[in-house]
Amino acid sequence: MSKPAKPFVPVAVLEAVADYFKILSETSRLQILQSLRSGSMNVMELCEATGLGQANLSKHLKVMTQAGILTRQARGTSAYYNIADPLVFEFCELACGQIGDRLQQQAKTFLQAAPFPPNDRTANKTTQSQKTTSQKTPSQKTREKAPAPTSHIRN
Amino acid sequence: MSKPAKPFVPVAVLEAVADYFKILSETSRLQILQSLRSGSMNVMELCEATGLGQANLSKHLKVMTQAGILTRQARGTSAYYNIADPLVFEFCELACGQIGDRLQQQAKTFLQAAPFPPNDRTANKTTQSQKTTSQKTPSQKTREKAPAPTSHIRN
DNA sequence: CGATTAAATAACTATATAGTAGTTTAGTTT
DNA sequence: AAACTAAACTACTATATAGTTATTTAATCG
Repeated sequence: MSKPAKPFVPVAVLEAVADYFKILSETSRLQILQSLRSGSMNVMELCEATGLGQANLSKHLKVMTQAGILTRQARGTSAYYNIADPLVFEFCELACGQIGDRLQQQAKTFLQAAPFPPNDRTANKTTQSQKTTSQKTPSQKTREKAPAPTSHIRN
Repeated sequence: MSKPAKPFVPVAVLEAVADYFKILSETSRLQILQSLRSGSMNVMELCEATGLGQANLSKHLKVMTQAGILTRQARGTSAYYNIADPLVFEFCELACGQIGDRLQQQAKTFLQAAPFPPNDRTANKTTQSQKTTSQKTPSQKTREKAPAPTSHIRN
């Protein structure tokens, strides 16, 4: 393999970006962020909210604080953590939207490929869940309201 | 540790979001995305552009394709890959901006904590890099134009 | 100062995965 | 059909790190 062509952006920058996303690529950390969304919490409170162990929490909190995503404030024997980088919620919201869109597309693909005609399947489902005698209109409404994953920024 | 409080968002959703960020949390993958930004490329071309090995590339490309971020099109013996999810560039741009802001803040912290007065240090640096006789105006300009990492979406 | 509690840290294990070398598969040409 | 090349896949290693147990540190109170 020859040397890479001149990169558009220094690899060091890409590394920093990758590091940023790495921090967000853990469910536990997203749970922490979700819990802190509504306001400052200490470690014990975060333990209860997330179900994570204290030592594990401390570890994650340290990483996130050093990365500048959280701030820490010691008060007595407690340490309170707060969101320092609200951009993370925007990231999660965008990602949720994208994943939802993709699931919708996949659902559509499966419905079209199903051995039953889409209308038969959809109507069957709609009739059960909505208990309406109308088969055409509800089936269209159900399609439009296909559930995208709700963003975790909403309490 | 007691059971977690009712989460705001199902853990399954957070897991999907974490998976999405995990894909972006690798420098190699960001290099691939950067290369594909300007248009479709086959694997050999991506090898040259990124300096990554062919087998490694294939692996990453498969993951990203299955995740819906890339599309693959076989043409003859070649496989061409294309960006399917342009949102990734928005993510990277936002992350770059955030990292840049943070670096600026850190720089400011260091400059204020330095044993030398900030103006003396900045003026010294500016004189060397810009070779102007003016010491006040350039120093302020340099401050305002402190380099944020450029986003990799710009060619 | 000793006791208590919250939080951080150290040491360890299990798991995931990037990267590599080797091999197989797929498509094309002669 | 054989030869060639691009790309995918397999098997392996090295590395990073989440999660856990145990311990230490920090703050407070009696």
